[in-house]
Amino acid sequence: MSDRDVRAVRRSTVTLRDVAARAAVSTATASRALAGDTAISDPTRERVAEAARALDYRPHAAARSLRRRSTQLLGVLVTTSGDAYAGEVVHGIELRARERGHQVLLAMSHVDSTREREAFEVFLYQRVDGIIAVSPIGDGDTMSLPTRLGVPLVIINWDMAVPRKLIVRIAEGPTRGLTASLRGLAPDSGTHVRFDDTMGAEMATEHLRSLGHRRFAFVCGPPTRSSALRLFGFRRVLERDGLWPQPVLQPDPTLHDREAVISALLERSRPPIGIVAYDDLTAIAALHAAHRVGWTVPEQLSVVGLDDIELAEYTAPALTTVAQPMVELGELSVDAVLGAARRRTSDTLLEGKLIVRGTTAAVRRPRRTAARAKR
Amino acid sequence: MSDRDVRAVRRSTVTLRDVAARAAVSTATASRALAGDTAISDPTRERVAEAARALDYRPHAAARSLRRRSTQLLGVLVTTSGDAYAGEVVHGIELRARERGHQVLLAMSHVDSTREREAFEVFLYQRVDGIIAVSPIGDGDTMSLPTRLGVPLVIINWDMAVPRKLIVRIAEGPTRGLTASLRGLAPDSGTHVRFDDTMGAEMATEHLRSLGHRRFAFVCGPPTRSSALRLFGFRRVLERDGLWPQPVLQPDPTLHDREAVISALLERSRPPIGIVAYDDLTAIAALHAAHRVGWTVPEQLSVVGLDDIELAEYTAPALTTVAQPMVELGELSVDAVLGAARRRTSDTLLEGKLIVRGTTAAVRRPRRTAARAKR
DNA sequence: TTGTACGCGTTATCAG
DNA sequence: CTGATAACGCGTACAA
Repeated sequence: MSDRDVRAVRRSTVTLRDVAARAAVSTATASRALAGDTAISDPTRERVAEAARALDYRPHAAARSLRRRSTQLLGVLVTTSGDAYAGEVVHGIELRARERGHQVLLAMSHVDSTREREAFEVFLYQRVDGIIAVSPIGDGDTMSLPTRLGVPLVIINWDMAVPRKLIVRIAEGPTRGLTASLRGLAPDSGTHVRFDDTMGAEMATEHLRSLGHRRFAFVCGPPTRSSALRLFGFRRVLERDGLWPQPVLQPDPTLHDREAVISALLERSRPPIGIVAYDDLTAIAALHAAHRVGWTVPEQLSVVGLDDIELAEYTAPALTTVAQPMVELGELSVDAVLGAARRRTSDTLLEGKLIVRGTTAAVRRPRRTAARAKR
Repeated sequence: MSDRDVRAVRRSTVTLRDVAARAAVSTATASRALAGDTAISDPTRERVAEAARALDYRPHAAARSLRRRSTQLLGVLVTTSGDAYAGEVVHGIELRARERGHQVLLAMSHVDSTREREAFEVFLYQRVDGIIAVSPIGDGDTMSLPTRLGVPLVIINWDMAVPRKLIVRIAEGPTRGLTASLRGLAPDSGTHVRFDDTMGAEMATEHLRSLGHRRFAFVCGPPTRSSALRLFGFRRVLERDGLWPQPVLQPDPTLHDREAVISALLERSRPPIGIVAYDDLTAIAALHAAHRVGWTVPEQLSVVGLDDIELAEYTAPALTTVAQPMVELGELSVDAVLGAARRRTSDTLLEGKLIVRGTTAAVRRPRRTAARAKR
C-alpha cells in the first residue's frame, strides 16, 4: 500500500478516489469499472476490482443517492412492530424489498395520526423511493402528501374508522340501500393492497354452514372498516340461506368485555351455536367464555376466527380460522410501490384461506351421528 | 412566487438555494437561519423561515449526511420481524431512536449467518451511525466487522449455539467444574445487552418453591446459551434447597415433540409437579400435555414459563411467567450504541419480572388446606 | 451579522 | 476505451 492508501484506511473511509489512485486510473473509470460498464477493458476492470478489494472499499450510499436521484430506501410505517400482524407484513415487505435491492426504513405510528404525519415527514426527508403504510388510520391530508410530492405510496389494509351507526345498519338494517353504504368503504383514490374482509368472513361462515350449523352469532371488533366488511360477509351468506337475522355482538375492545358479552349470549342460549369472530383474539375470548359457562368446544360451540395470527395454533383446541395472507400483502405492496405502472388509483384484494383446526365440528343431527372433526 | 420558485416547486425538489433566493440572502445565511444559529438577526431568520414554509422546503438527508459525517441512521438486524419477541424489542429500539433523533434501518437474517453478514454490509454501505443486532447467531468474524471499521455495535441476547454436551453436563454433572464451563458462556468482547437468563429461571423456580412445591421438572429448548443458563438457574435453586437432581427434559424444538415428551413424564408420575419451561411456548406445550393426560392446571400441575410473550395472557388458564423486559432491552441498546462511552467491552444484564397468573398454585398439604391462587 | 467559496463521494456528460 | 470536469444539496471556514 502507498502512503496515501494507508492514510485512507486509517481514516476508515476509503473513497473511489483512493481506489482509482491505486489502480492508476481516473475516478470515472473506476466508477464505471465497478458498475460493470461494458465499455471498460477487461484488464482495467480487473485492476480496479483488485484495488477495491485490497482497500476494502465500500461505496457511500449518501453520495451515490445524491448523484443518482434515488436512494434505495423504502419507508415502511406500521402501527406497532410489537403486533404480530404488523410483524408478518413487514416480514413480507423486507423479503421482497431485499430481492429488489431496496432497504427498509421503519417507523411506528402507535395508532396516532400526528405520528403518522411525522413518520411521513421523515420518509420525505430521507427521500425514500416509496412508502408503504400498514393499517394506517389515514388522516386524508397526510395520506395524500407523498403522492402530491411525487413519492409513490401504497396503503395496506387502510384501517379507516367508520361510524358505529353503519355497523348497526349492517347488523340490523334492511338490505335495501346497504350496498350503497358499503361502497363508501372502498378506497376512492390511491394505491391499495388489502385483505378481502368480506370474502374472508364469507368463507368462515360458509364453513360453519357446511358443518350443518343453523344458529350463529357474530362478534364485532372496534368500529373500523374491516369490522364492517366482515360483518357484511357474515350477513350476506346467512341472508342468502334464509337464516338472517342472527345476533351481532358489539363488545368493547378489551378482552375482558368481549368475553363477558359472549358469556352472556351463551348463558341465554342452548347449543349448538356457531360463532364467527371479528378476529382471532376475539375468537379466543369466545373460547374462554365457553370455558367459563361450561360449554365444550367444538361439541357444543363452534368458533371461527379471522386472520390466523400465531396464537391461533396454540389455543386448546387449536383455532379454526381464515388466514389473512400477511406476508403476501407485504410482498405485493413492494411490487406495487416500485412498479413502473404508476396508475393513479388501484385496489388489489387478496383472498384469505380457510384453516380448519379444532374449534369447529359438524353439528350432531338427531337422525344420524355426524362425523366429528378430529382434534 | 418568482419564476424560479415556480420551477423549483415543479421539479418537486426545492433546495436551500431556492429558499435563500426567495429570502434574498445567501445559502449560508439560509442554512444558518434554519439551523437556529444565534448569530442571525431575528428579521432575517423570520424571512428565511417564511420562505422555507412558502416553498414547502425539506432538507435533503443524503446531502446533509454527506457534509456532516453522520447519517442519523441506526441499523437494526433481527432474525424475523414476524417473531413476537423481535417485534417487541424493535418497538423499544424505535421508541428510543426516535427520541434521540435517529431513524431505523431494518434487516432480517432468518437465522442465517450469510444473511447476517449481508445485512451488516448493507448497514456499512449506508454508513449507519450504529448497529444493533437482536439475537444474532453471531459468526464471530461478522460480529467484529463493524467495530473494526469504527461503527458501534450492540448485541442483544447473543444467541450462540452451545454443544449439547454442555446441557447434559449442567443437567446431570457434578457441581464441581460447572462454573468454569458456564464462564465460557459470557460474552468475551463487544457491547452486550441481555436478559439475565439464569436469574430469570431462578425467579421462576423460587416462585414454585414458595408455593410449596418439592417435585419439579425442567423442559429445555434448543441447545443455545439461553437454554443452558436457564437450566443452570433452575438447578442452582434446587441444589441450594437440597432438592437436586430433578428430571430435565430435552425435546426436539417442535411443539409436537415437546408435548409428547412432557406427556410421557406426567404419565409415569403423580401430582403435584412444578414445571419450569425454557420459554412460554414450551410452557404452553406443557399445558396441552396436561390436558391430554387429564391433569388439571394449576391444581395438579403448576407451570411457569419464561419471556412473557403476548400469547401468555391468552392461554387458559393464563400463563404464569417471568417477563423478559423486551422493550427495555431495545431502549437500552440504543443508549448503548449512541453512548459516547465507547468502552471496548461491556455486558449489561437486565432482570426479569415474575408475572403470576393462573397456571401456578400452592400445593395442597395433607395437614391444612393451603390458599389457592385466584384465577 | 452576512456572504464567498469549497468539498463531502459519486456519477453523468462530453471530449478525446 | 478512458479522462477531465461538472454537478447533486448542504454546511462551514474564512473573509468582509
